[in-house]
Amino acid sequence: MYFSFLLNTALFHGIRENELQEMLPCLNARERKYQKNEIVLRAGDTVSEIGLVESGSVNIVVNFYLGNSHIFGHIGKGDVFAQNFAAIPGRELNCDVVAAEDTEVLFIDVQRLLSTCQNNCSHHRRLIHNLIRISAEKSLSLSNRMMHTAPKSIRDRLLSYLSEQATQNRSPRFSIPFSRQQLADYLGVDRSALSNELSKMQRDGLITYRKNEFQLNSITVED
Amino acid sequence: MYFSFLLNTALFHGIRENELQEMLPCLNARERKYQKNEIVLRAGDTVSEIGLVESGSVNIVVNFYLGNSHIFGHIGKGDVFAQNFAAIPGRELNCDVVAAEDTEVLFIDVQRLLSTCQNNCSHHRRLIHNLIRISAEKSLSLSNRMMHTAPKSIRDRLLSYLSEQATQNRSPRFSIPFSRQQLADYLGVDRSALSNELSKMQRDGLITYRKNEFQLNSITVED
DNA sequence: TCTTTTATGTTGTAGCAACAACAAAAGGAG
DNA sequence: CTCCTTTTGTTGTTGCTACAACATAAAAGA
Repeated sequence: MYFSFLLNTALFHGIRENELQEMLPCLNARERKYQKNEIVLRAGDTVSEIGLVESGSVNIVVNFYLGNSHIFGHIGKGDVFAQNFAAIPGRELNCDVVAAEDTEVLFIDVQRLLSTCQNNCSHHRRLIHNLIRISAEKSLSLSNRMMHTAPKSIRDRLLSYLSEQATQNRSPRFSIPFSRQQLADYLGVDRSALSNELSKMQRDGLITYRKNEFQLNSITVED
Repeated sequence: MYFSFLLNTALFHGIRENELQEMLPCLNARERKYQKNEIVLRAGDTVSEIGLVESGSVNIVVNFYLGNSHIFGHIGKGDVFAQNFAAIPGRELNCDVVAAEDTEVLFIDVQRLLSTCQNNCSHHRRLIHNLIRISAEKSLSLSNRMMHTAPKSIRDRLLSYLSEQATQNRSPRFSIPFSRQQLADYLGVDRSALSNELSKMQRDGLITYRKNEFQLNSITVED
């Protein structure tokens, strides 16, 4: 186990090293290694542990009716997965979790995490706080993406996304953390069609952009 | 306050009446009435309380760049809202919450809810459990909807949704809880186009349906 | 019962997005 | 610097969807 690494994850944020050492056994924490493409969790499984990626990364893969599958999410180092399923005893996963590369996962028993231990320890409370915050943030980024994919046209999706970025940056000028392909995937549209639409929008004077630097023009972003 | 009603909500599930009575002041619970169309929470606000709808209902409304707005969600009696924002201190709402009808809301301080009180009471733990479970369930239904709206064609969205229903019911025959219009909204497509596609799919032998009773045909739903 | 309203199905059209195929630009490696 | 790879932009074409307008069916009210 990489104590110093764990201390910097969102889940263990604010915990001290000596606390962590006594917590891990109390949480029934166990570690497991997976090779690339190995299945970590399978659709239909029920889980009682959340997974924390210690090294490598995993993909969330949904399987469609006809053998088709689709990478629905990517969980990187330090991030957690399966927390929603673990929080609902008996709930079956509707997707696979697959190691995207050689990966080490730390599994933590949720019931242990949620039950404050005998000595009502403050770091336990901290852990619960952290988990709730992580869940809330994940949930909000899901909502955000849903908002941006709700419009039917590429232009409206882009405007929805770019407006949000402007609002977050409190400025009509900002840079985005996505490549064109990633942005297209995020908005659920074709990459070339996206590039095309960006060009048109610039021609129409709506936006100005160069690489990943964007500026919203005619639209006033009030605070 | 309607104690007997509150005891049956997901948030207070498993709490006893006498416990509830002593908890509410401890949670800084406050009640407020809203008239239809009155704004409960405004985009840009930060909140430290979650809202529980005691009567009536509220809409989650997102505002687009050009005065356009869109009802993004509906929170009915007994359900909670704003829990994700309340869980992240300082996080600004990106949507309005508007009373869809005359509505009473109970606001509950999240920090109070998360901090176990002096007398490490078991019902407090229960409350935290409940909140986490509610959040997890909301998050999962969001994910589900995202999965169903990911395919580009109406047919594939329908197949994604109907397969999930079949899996959930552990049977290729099931009934759905949506009207055509609601299903179209849920899948983010036009209602008439949806009806049309359903007809075609029945003609193609993929499904059989009558009103809200559906049956998946050629696709074997293994368990 | 008949009437009115609401829900659902049908059809045609116009527009937009996916797709494919390619061009151009930008990095990276040697 | 040159070659190679990756990223981004451009341009048709095809097909699907939104939209409108209407038909039919079901439900609700009088």
